[in-house]
Amino acid sequence: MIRVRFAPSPTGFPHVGNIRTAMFNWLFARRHGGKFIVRVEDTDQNRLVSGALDSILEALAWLGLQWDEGPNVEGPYGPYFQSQRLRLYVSITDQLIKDEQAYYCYCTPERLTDMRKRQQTLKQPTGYDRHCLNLPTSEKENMYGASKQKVVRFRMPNDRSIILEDLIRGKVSWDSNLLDDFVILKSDGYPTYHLASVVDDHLMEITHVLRAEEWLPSTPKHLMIYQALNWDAPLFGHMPMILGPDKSKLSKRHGATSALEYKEMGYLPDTMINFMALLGWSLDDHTEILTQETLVKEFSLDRVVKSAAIFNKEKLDWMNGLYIRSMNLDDLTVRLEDYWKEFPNQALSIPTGVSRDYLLKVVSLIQERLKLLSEAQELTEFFFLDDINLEIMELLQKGMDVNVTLFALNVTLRELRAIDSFNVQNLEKCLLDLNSQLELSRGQFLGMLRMALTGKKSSPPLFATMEVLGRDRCIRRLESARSSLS
RNA sequence: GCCCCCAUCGUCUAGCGGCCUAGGACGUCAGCCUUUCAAGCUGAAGAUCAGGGGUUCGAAUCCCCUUGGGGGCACCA
Repeated sequence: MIRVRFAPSPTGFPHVGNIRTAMFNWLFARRHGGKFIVRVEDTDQNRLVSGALDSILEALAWLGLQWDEGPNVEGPYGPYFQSQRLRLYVSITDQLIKDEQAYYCYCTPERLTDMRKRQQTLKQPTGYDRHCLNLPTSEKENMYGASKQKVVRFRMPNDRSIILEDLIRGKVSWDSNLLDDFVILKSDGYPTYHLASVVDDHLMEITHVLRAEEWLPSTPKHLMIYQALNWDAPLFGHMPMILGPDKSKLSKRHGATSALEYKEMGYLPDTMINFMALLGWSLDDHTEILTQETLVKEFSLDRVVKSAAIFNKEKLDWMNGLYIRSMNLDDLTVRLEDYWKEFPNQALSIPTGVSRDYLLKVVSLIQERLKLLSEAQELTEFFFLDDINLEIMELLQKGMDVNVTLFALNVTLRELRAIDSFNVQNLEKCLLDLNSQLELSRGQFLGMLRMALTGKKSSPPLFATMEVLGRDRCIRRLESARSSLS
């Protein structure tokens, strides 16, 4: 049984890089009928951010990445919060100390900084100098008795070649002499990531650790802990990173980095899944559009690339437009309504009394023009407003003065009042006839009407727009345009 | 400074020794369609496969070096 985990630390928002890693884990689990576990790595009490865990879980839920064990989903390997597993880490640390594979260290932070500074200036590799390992026994007992602040360090064996067969990168190796005695248990009694993740991955019977490349350098430490404990290590795969346009680690200064910001901007979950999957993975040389089901069926680690990828927002936008266009009208309308409910600041205020039928018609007119759900507001406002804001200068088309415009408005009004059924076909016939009689180009005449009716230079096709707006509203707007001219 | 990883069009990528005078997608540009904006369709430009050495009958593909980029070196994860 394959068991993978996503191990977020509740210290911040759900970064898209982390969420993509979660998704790859999820895909891998689903692909092989395994379990996807969420484990909360809350061992840094100083950096806990309230609400962070909720938004991480919300991001997963938004994308449909359900977990089989974890917060709110009890399982046989819990608890799934590291802060509730302290006893485990302490007892394993004791065991390591007894076996002389770990030891107490009483060094002050000041001493450690000085040491590092000295190593830097001497151009030496930085790392702990084993000061406390080499303390005479009597002094150790003194220190211990004095109950000084202490941490526990892992005793890194010398002269070992540490080899990893990475699932994505192949063979990677390190020399243990270059690794120092790192801290495994902090002075507040909490474990560091290195200890906690190893202990939990083992106890939770994780089979594959798929994590970001930034973890690669600490993997030899983890491997050595497994060895010291005589445990089999899981398999590791280090995913390529996601970079900003300047090729540095994607961060806030590159714009949106939280998955939930993308939700608010109006991207669809399907888009995000599809797009993130293509950042570092591909099915073949031509398939770009992949549903979640296809991904689950086709995902494989050997098609994950090694090199980091730059987050290409233009392609994301294109893809979101594609997904929006592929939806059926009812689904899209419901999506928009839900979206507006959740993000009122992106919503247009739809007056009460607007019928569902009217809304559907409006949405059908903008569907293929929509890239983001958030754009709907700007695109459809004029359908719901009583009065539009009209720039008089914009009303006058190239080559049309006030008089010509007024005349055109007047005859149009006359025609519109007379038209028997106010629908696209009739409007088109009637207004195009009128257009040719007026000796104005289509661009001039229809451009003027578009401006008078919508207040915009561009809009959905004019006749369809007019049908939806309805005769009364059209007439009122043309009259209002007329009076603003005279 | 030390360690590790990576390297194909601007970007995401295909390629796993001969199908490559390097394929697809986004973006860009041009044309068509057209009442505007989109969408759609057609086409174009765009990569001496980072550079240099090998190995081989043959290298984008294997090896080495150089260069460049990234990541890591905490009582953070």
